Amino acid sequence: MNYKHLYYFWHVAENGHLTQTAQKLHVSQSALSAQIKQLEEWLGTPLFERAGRKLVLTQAGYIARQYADRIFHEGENLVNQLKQGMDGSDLVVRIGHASTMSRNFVEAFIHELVHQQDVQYRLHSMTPDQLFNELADHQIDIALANTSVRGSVKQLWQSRLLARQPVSVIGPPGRDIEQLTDVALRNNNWVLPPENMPLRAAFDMLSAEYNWQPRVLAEADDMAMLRLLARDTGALAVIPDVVVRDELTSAQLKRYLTLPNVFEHFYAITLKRPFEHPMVAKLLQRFV
Amino acid sequence: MNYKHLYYFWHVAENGHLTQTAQKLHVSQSALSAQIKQLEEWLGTPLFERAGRKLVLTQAGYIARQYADRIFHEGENLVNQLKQGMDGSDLVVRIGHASTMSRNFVEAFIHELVHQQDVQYRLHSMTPDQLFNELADHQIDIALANTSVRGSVKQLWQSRLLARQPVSVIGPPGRDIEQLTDVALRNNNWVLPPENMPLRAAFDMLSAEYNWQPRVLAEADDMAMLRLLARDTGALAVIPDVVVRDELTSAQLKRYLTLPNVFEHFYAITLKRPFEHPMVAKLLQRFV
DNA sequence: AAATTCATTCGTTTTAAGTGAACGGTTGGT
DNA sequence: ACCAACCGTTCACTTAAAACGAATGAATTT
Repeated sequence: MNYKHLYYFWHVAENGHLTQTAQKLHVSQSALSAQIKQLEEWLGTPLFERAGRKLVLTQAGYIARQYADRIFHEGENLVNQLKQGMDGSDLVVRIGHASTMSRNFVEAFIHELVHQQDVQYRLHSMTPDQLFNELADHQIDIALANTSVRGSVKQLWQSRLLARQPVSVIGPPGRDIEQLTDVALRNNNWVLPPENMPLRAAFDMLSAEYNWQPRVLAEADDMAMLRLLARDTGALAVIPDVVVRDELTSAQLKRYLTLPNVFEHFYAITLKRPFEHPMVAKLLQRFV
Repeated sequence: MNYKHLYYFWHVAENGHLTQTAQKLHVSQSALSAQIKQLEEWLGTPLFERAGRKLVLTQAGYIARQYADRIFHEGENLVNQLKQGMDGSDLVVRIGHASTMSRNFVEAFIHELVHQQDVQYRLHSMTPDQLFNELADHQIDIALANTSVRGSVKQLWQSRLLARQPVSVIGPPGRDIEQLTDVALRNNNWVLPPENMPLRAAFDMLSAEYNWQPRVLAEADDMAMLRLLARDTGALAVIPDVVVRDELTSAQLKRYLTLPNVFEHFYAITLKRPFEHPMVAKLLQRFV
């Protein structure tokens, strides 16, 4: 995959004209044309339809542009973050959180940092394993996770329960579902939180464990929206029970399974240090 | 930003050893070393710390790797999706909606997507500011809001009026209310939108006309919240009908008066692009 | 202390990207 | 309807970037 080609394609898809784009990028038309053609050859699919002297995005082109949007947006963020402000004048709080965790919860947790002067915080998303590794390596000051500390060297770490919440598979009544192994699970559409959300990650792990993939009808990060989708699409949904409490009470929806081991336990884990990080201490004092 | 450099860096950061990575990527050590050095120069910050003959990620390097992870995963997904034929792949529509908006309306808007084959949609709830930011950043394809575009850079955005929903005085059944002059209006608690909303202004003008002031029990700008308050407080509420559609149908709530010439406006806002998203176009063509 | 491992540096070669002029179909104006 | 302007593609060629391999030197290992 040649990202230079993709970059060119992205710009052309952005403003529609090849010549204009060439000027903006300070390259010749011919170069652009050639590079995009190479990308198309490599992908094995045309990205533009040559309708007369106009370029029209193909279906593949639309998809490619969506990916390119995300890719180059990330790239811009990267340089923005690194090109400025790597100097350590501020107090830096480095927070690691399990990638399976609720961002909302993390945000609520760090909320008071937002209005703190002279404090920089860095959030790192990672697996539970990494979390412990980086804690041990002093790469992060505090870890937010949905699993507690297990194992032998417990005395090295300090773990605090911050909050908890249950999550279920919920859908219209009358489905033949009693276990995670039931075939009915596979034959359903699903309404899920997006992939950057904890519930989804947990659910994906479960379905992967039983060797199948959900047929995703819709994704939404908003709980009120999830509630409506669960109610009206006839699909199965993965949501915390409390979100559809009314529908469960009125039997509009039914809770089929409460996901095992997906209790949303939220822990804060720190390394036992002789001198604790001042901001970390402040963050945790609410939860003593 | 040279993505080839970043790609090399990513692989080296992945397994730690430069030589091994060089073999895996079928390039020489020297090439790798040079390319990474160029990346560091361009970013203005070292990504690796040369501790002896070991490479250790710096803080900047750690951040860079997280971005690289996302970037190249997206890239892999892109080729996976495009290389194996276009037939099975879903087209993704990313929809942002103001968190204060009626979920029923949003759902009605996307309703035909639900039964569309090969289309996935993602719904994101956010503030109006975020809405415009994410549009500008290509994070979403279309924004649904109850305010239009104002300000200078109007030509970048395309705003469409989707609907004008009537606004009513709605409350529990059994009240003796038929006109705006009825005394019963005065003797009730009220649930209202906040004063910065047009609905509220319109309502305030009406009540002022008849020389009384509502006894305000609660104010909320979020339609989902207003809906709950209207349903559960026993107060009268000023809300668009669509918000409590279900409760009106089930006679849990009753519409007493429809405010004359007062409407809640729903807009769809898109970025002006030369190539429009095909599903977005389809969604909007009903509202031309 | 010698051997080994591993990243860096340097001069050279190879490959990829870029250029500009020519080509040919499309569009829009009078 | 015709011609000029427009615009993307193609081709032969130039330039710049990336890759190579041997040499270097510092850090482990034995």
